[in-house]
Amino acid sequence: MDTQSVSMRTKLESYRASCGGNLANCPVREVMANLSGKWASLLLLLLAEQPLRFGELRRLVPDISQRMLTQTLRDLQRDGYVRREVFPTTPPSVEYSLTDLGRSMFEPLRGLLQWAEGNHTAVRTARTSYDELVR
Amino acid sequence: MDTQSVSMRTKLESYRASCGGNLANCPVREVMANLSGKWASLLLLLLAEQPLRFGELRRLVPDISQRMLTQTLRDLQRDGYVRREVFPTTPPSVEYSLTDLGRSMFEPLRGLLQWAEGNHTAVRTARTSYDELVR
DNA sequence: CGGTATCCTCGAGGATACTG
DNA sequence: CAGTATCCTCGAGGATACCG
Repeated sequence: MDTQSVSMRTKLESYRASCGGNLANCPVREVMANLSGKWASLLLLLLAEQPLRFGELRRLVPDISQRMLTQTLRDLQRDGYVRREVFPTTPPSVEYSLTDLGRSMFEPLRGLLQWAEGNHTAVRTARTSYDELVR
Repeated sequence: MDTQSVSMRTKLESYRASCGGNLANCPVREVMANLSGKWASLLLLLLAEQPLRFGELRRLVPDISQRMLTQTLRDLQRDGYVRREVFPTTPPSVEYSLTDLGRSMFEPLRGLLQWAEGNHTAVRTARTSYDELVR
């Protein structure tokens, strides 16, 4: 076994250790669950760019329902990624922005999004070639 | 605007450009969708450690149903992340392993998983403190 | 061993209407 | 403007049984 596979194994065993030996009921899975929704990563991406108001987010993501925008933002706020600030204007305006925790988490998430941005054609290609084989 | 925010804005505008101007129907979202399932990232994590057979994965992830294991593996294979090899033993054995594309994608994904591993307590804390406020 | 096939549940997510 | 409240749909995911 070379040094590379040793270091990889080490990392993963530490991850498995954090799951209490078995992978069911793992805290990492709990965290990932809330980032795995249809809208979470997209909203985080936009908020990483700049703070945005509710209506601005709505316009930027035209196909999100008002209900899911509210709910996803609330979940992100609950997990500590997003801060919600109400300004007593008339009518009231509400601004959403990333917290420090959110910014910290978005760093690796951005890496994944950038991979997706750079490699989605390869994925598409694999997908169609697989579909042709199975037909 | 300092140089940092300039570089950030640049990256994000390139992402938005890859979505054809609007964020609906975005290829990045399409890629992310398949990584966002309940089991995908966990299986990728295990396969990044070493190739594994169907039954081994089942034992490692005790709470996955046979149906979802089959289906998630097929989806990952379809997107080009996972290779499936059948060995003509009796009874037949099937080994799953990461492709080059899968390994490439798992690099940033590992970053996110490691963040989750290192910060799940902070998330938990945020969650309970939020729940106490709302009650 | 490594799957399909079937049936079922439940919750994510959508549509629409209403409100402080 | 920024939400709730309601109702509804649909598909992810589970349980069980069968199969090459």
